[in-house]
Amino acid sequence: RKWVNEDKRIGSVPGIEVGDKFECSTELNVIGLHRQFQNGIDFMMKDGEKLATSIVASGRYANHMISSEVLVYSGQGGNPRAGRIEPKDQKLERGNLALMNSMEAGTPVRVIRGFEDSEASKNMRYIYDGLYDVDKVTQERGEFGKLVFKFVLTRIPGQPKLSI
Amino acid sequence: RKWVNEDKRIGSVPGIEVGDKFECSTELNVIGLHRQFQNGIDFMMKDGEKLATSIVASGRYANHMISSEVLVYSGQGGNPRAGRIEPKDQKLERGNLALMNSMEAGTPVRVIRGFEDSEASKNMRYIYDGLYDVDKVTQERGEFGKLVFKFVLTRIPGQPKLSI
DNA sequence: TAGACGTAGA
DNA sequence: TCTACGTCTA
Repeated sequence: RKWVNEDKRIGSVPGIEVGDKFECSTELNVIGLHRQFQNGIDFMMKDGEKLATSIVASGRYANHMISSEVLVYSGQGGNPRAGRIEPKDQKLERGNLALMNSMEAGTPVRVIRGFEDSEASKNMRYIYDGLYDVDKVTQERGEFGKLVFKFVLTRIPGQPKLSI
Repeated sequence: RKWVNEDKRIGSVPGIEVGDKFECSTELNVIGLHRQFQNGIDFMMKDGEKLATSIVASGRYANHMISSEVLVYSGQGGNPRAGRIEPKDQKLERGNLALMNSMEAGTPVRVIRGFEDSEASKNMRYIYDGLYDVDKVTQERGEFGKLVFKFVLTRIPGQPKLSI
């Protein structure tokens, strides 16, 4: 379903404030915060190269907030889905490449955090955390012994504090 | 996301008429026409056995309208998704079992047809076709050489004609 | 926990 | 065509 035909953009989305909450991932799509359906990393083409626009950290993978300002985000690809696919090394392509380029270009990335909606409801909801810089990328062996990218993102200062 | 807490039911859904159209599969879920997300066969437990409530015929598999009154619907299971899973024989379980039970019990099944929304838009939309009886079940070798159930459903007379 | 006739975007 | 940190129900 085509919702809106707005151009993708880097940085804040007009009308969306830090702390805004969303009931489901479709809302993120409609509003333009994150224009991917089941893809944690959204990106756009800028002057012929991929640049990340937003990421969704649902906590499903080995991502975690080091502090309220630092997020470690695992790259995409190679994950067995529903125990089916053989785990594989992640490659520097698609979203991973986009985040790498964002680091080099110094462009900010919107971070949306997913959280489970209270006790055992299992409903994933989302909250807009704000803009982050990609500060560091490492590659390491993940839980399946395959190479995984770890992107270290730091929250850009001067944004409202996030309270869930 | 929990939408409505209405009981599942067999037969017509109040307020929904033959020919009603829906923009996406989520609408089918909300309205209660088809309470499954990515599952072509919806069913309920009735006196300890599964009974089919609705099916979605999106045309993705080897289903086809023999006439405007007869639908051949392929069972579920065993299909390779995105070329990943090995094809397997379909088993008489879940939705397949439910349809088999519906045939024996003589209970009607709601049929929703999916269609592509005009030229090359690739948006799947849905239309409520009405109530069908499950008249026959056969098992045959499908395109991958594995066993596939074929359910023959006949439109219950007396319903408005469907015009798309 | 694993299933499934979904989706949008590259 | 293929991927993807989804999402539902049983």
